[in-house]
Amino acid sequence: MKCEPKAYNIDDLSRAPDKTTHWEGVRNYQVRNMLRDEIKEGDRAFFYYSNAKEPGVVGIMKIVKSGYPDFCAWDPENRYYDPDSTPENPRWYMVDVQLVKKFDTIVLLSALRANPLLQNMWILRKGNRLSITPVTETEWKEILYMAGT
DNA sequence: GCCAACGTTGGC
DNA sequence: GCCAACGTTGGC
Repeated sequence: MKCEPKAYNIDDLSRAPDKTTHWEGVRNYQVRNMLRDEIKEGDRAFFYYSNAKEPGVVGIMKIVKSGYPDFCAWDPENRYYDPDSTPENPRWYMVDVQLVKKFDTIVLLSALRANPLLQNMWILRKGNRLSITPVTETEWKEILYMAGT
């Protein structure tokens, strides 16, 4: 799950009550569908820094609440406001995530790219712009290994 | 800051 | 339904 560290970083999550936060603001239909239909409570996810000086994986989160309507879309003051989404007919969804572990060191994007075992990883594919992408079990384990955990 | 890649918008 | 124009993402 991508996030720009300038907007919200893993230490912010670490300081959050219960180390838990809403993963709000997804405004892409493909990712919306994942949040609404596929991602389940108990699932694990990597916290990935995008658009950062040093992009890469910085830790592990778990989904503690599966997809429900993104209420930020209903608040005109919110940066993610979307007048076409209503409580009766919500357009956007979010999940709640909890920090499981912050890695001792970031696993850099350049390291992901350099690892042959990860060559087919979704997030590394050319032109990929989805803010949430699937990770296979093999990839998951390899990244844990790279993180030294 | 640049720019490739992709999604969305809106005229026709 | 097509497609040009525009906006966004995100690595570099």
